Amino acid sequence: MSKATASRALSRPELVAPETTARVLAAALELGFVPNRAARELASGRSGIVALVVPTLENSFFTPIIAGAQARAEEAGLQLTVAVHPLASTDELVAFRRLSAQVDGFIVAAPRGADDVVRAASAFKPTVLVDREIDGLTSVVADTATAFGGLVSRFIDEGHGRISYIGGPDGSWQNGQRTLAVTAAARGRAELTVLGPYPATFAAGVAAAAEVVAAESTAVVPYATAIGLGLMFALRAGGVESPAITVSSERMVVDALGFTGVPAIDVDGDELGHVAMHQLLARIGRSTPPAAEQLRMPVPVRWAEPVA
Amino acid sequence: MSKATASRALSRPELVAPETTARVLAAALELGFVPNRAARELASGRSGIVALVVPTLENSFFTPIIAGAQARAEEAGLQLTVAVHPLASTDELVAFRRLSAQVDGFIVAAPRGADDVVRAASAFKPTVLVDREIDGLTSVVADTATAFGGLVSRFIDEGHGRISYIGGPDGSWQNGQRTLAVTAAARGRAELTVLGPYPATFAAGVAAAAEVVAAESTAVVPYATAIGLGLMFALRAGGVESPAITVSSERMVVDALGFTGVPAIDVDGDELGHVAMHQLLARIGRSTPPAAEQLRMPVPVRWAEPVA
DNA sequence: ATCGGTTGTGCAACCGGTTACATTTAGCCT
DNA sequence: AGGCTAAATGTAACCGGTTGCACAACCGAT
Repeated sequence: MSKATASRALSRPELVAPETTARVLAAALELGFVPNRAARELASGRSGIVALVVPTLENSFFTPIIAGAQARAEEAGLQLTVAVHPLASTDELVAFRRLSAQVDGFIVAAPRGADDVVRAASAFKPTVLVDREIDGLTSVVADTATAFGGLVSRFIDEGHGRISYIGGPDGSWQNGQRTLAVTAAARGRAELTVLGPYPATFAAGVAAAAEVVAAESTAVVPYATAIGLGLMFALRAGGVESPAITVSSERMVVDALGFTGVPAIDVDGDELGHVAMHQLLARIGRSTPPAAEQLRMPVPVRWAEPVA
Repeated sequence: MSKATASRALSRPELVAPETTARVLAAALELGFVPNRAARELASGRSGIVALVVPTLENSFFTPIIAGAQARAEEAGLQLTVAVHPLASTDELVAFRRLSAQVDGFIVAAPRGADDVVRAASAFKPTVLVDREIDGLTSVVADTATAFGGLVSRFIDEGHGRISYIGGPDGSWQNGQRTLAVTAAARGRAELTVLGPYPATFAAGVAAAAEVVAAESTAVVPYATAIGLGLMFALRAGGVESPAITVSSERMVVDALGFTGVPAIDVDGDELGHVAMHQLLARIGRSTPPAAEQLRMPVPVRWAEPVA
């Protein structure tokens, strides 16, 4: 048997007689054969590696995304490599370009990268955006905006007339979406104060507390979990009670604080990564990749009785 | 000029005339040349990829390790791929074997994997262990045991006569070390109760609270941050005040709980990953790799006045 | 002027698969 | 039976670098 036949049996069995394929597989198993990825890549032009680009690893928002993407990649027999790049300036494109020569595609989480930088980066290889939408590019985002809007509506339904939204960092796509959503939800029904911009940190929440008190809001919607925690900590320390919500699913922390009555938004990062990888796989190696698609994953809200 | 010369100019410039090297570099820059990793690997046998194996991504203990290793790998021009494997059973060795054919080396974080499984896995390629020691293998660990022992001594110095250690999971190497250390520190000076085993979760801490109360301990040293948080939460809910410590550097959480007086242990995961990668780099591609080395990184303790 | 020793460069094989194309074999139709 | 098509396999070029070896150029020393 020629090595060509063996090669086909392993990578494209539909071209080979079933009986032959079986023999090849048996032999491969017996010899403990592991195909050499380098040789395969060199010949085929496909590396079998996909890169997941995150701006930082310090934010725990990204870890489940990585885990989800990694799981899906492994199913597909691909390797995942994690690259840390904020994608904030054009300078980073050179590193990106180098990386692009090594991988078959990208999943990019660039919550704050400039539109054109991200777009340029995505031109190298098939790319799927996570938690960020840009016209013409495929993306998978958690539809937190709708959830935020819903929270505001709900607060209003419960009688709150003065509500604060603690805004996230400038340039954050999600922050833009959420701001629009909460504004729309409050329009004509309640007085909404948009604070910020604030970074997504505990300290920012503490700092925002004074503004919240000054605004005399009875309900607060913060951009991020950490902000919410800092805010609640500061308010509680000041003896003030106020409903507030937290993003992401760090229930442990929220529960630990004793704020069991706080409505929280659950972003399923694992699924986000999973779906993003799925989308990417559909765009790798296809001669006619499917059209760009913008997916929005619904985000459940864990609502609870307001704090007594 | 032949491609051989160009190749040498790029990868081993000491073999080429400086002037020639300069010309090659200029040309490469102008043409935007990016070497093809696959071809290089195929010819040289080196892949330029190292794998970092973690048991899970859900535990935030590992993220800074990844970040540190990734940063160091990038400096060295290597790519890092993250693989999730508990390394608990021999079955996983087949996946490990496949992976080993694709990479130049491993950094393995296997806090609970069986000794022989980890040892077998490390036989494939140069390997550095993180936060785990096994005889004959190179490792980089945070010396939390010493820190734990120091905490117990300090508690004793402050007059505590009954101390509890809330043990971590069975099979955890670090838990073994810490148990030994706290036991040694207390011997003959105070009554130490070793509780557990408990998983490293918030719920476990809540569950352990009853045991702590029953033991009438005035000071508690929990295996992990999450346990400590759960414990403090439960004790506080029960109206009990007690010193306790937390592992890892999740200051935000600790501060948020208002336990600002709690001594805490700071494991610098970033440095752990950094050093581990450094060790690995020294063992890759060397014809005579340095002898196995077991590094212990000192762990600072943030001590504070006990809670009033 | 000759020779041994460096240093720098070229030649060509090679890494281990993939794949376009050629060839063989089998099956079916008129 | 002859011819045509489809299926299965073989042949060999090729992917893009690396590296052992041969060779040329230049050096100072004899």
